[in-house]
Amino acid sequence: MPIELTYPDGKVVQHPDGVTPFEVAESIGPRLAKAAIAARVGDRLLDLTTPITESGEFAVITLDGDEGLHILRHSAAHVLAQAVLSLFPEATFAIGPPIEDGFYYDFEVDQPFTSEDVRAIEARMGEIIAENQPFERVEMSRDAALEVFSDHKFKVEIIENVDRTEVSADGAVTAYRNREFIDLCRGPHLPSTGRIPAVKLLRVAGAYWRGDEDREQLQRIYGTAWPSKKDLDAYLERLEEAQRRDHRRLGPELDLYSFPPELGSGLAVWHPKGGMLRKIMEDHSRTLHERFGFDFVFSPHLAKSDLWQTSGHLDYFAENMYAGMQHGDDPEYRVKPMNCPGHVLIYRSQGRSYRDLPMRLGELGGVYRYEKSGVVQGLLRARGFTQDDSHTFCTEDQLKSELKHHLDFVLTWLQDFGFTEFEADLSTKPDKSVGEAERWEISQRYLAETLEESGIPYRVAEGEGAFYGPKIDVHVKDAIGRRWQLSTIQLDFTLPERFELEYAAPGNVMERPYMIHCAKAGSIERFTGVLVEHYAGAFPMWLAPVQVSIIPVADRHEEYAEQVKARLTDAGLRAEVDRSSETVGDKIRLALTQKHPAVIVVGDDDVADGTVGLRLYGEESDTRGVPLIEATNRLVEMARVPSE
RNA sequence: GCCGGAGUAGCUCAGUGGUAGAGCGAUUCACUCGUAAUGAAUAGGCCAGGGGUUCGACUCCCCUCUCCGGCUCCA
Repeated sequence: MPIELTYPDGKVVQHPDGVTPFEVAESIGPRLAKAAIAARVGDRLLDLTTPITESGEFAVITLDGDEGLHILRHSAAHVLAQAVLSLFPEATFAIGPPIEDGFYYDFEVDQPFTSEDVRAIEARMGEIIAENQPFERVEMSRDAALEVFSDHKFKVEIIENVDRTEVSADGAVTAYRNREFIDLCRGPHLPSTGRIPAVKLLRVAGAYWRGDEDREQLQRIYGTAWPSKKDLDAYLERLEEAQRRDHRRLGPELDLYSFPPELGSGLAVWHPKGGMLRKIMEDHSRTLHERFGFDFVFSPHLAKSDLWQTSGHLDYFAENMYAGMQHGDDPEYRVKPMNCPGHVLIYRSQGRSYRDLPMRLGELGGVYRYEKSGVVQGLLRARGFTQDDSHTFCTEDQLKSELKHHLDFVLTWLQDFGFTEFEADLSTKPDKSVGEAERWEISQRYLAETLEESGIPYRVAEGEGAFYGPKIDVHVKDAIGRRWQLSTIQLDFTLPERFELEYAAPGNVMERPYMIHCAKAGSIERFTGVLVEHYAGAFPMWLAPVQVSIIPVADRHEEYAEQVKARLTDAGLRAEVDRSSETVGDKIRLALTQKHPAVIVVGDDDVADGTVGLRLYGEESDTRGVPLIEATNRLVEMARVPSE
């Protein structure tokens, strides 16, 4: 019986049963057949040599495109494992999937791989690729597979867990063989190893088997593979660009902040320029909170341990809270890891009526969390940080509009800082959680509706919610395409219960309010780190700690330079005069490396005419003889906050 | 916390079981200059910290701290 394939152009063609994708591709065109690495019929991905047995939409897969890259990288992972097993015969191999931008493979070995080992492995991979070994699909019974992989305990474990692994549903196991190497795999693969155009190993790292820290720790080798050498080079260049933007490097370089080891891991000091940047951000945070109807509150850095017991944090996060402290006969105190309980107590300080709601409380709250030593990462993951935190108490009727209000707030905040592309996660009930399932359901539905109506693309992150409620996390895309999780909007029906919060509803019945936790930046520290990397340190005018650098050509122009500075300062700009005895060229260079948005040079002509030479960051040269008033107005205009 | 790598001047990095090095930066002096580096001189080091091995340790071994790449975790 012939099979019918619908081609991408809509044409329906009948082929004899058992035709291979390669033959079909060839019938479309020899060129396409040459580029083809696999095919898709309906939802099924097929090797070029696997007979097609069902009708459906037929598409040829080439190296470019997500499916092609996926197959390329999966094949590269096999070659990696093959190379490792040939050089280290005693190694046991675990799994090796494709990942974003590359692939990895995990191994158990007696000795961790050294960088020389990795070089040797990469060279061996080159040989395997040069030999152009064909990949062959092998089907076998479970028992046969257990026999073939008996030396590899992780493979055995995979085969024994038939349902959720690379094993087909009917009990047969598929594997791919090339030369002496065979690996469990669902496929498809490239036709042969020689079809891998560009591959490179990147690093070795430890990783737990099945991601479980109670299981074996394996050696993971990361690599990357691309359709061409050019693509590979572009990717490596992207990695270097990310490194150049690293906030841990740019921060100290731009004199924003530093991490003195004497202070302790994960703790930063903010230098005057970083302090200014931070002040601007915090001022803007306050401005927006006020605009969106929040009241400001303050809560102390310490609270009795009992409070954290009541809130549930001690039950869920004791390991991440700093140890309790005791003084004399006083009860034990803890440093706060969160601001919520403080705000809850403010709510509870008097009887509340439905007329008081929604009650929105905001605080730039400093918190401390004991992060495990291995996870601290500059400002992105610190042990002491400041949340631009808020808690809104409202009725269930208000939830919908409040959630929208919060999302609007978050987006305004993010847009002000130059982010334009957003994605969201809707995180649902985790395994370790409190509260009735029904409440979770209702809350998740509200959050989903809010996201639907916003039009922001989102995915559901199953089980990723907070222990007290589901949440929306907003991710932004930065200037070089990386995604960062920043803002969070969390729905909470648990703390109100634990603290027995109430309000008098109409008719004087007591009701329990809902609570919305929201952080716009997340943490000021983390947000700063992301901003530094987003802008590569070249902040827009309104954020730049020094907006204008004024350079007198010679000593005799310093007085005029000071007048210019006074003028700019009066107009609300942040300017500084470079009085060093360097050449003009050197001072320009310094201003540019410090990424000041504007440079003003003043010389004889300017003193005589009341003008300045103005050069903006990113411009190749200056504009001479700009009247001071005009320059000032222009700079003031540039320094405006986007949403104001 | 786990697996690996690293720590030499403020920064970027050479160096070796036997007297600690460069460039940039800093300071001082001279230069007074129109858009990415003017010149000279000087200072700057418990070679991350603590133990050991050794006649002798920056170098070899052990512990601690801090950082980097991952894993796990992230209210």
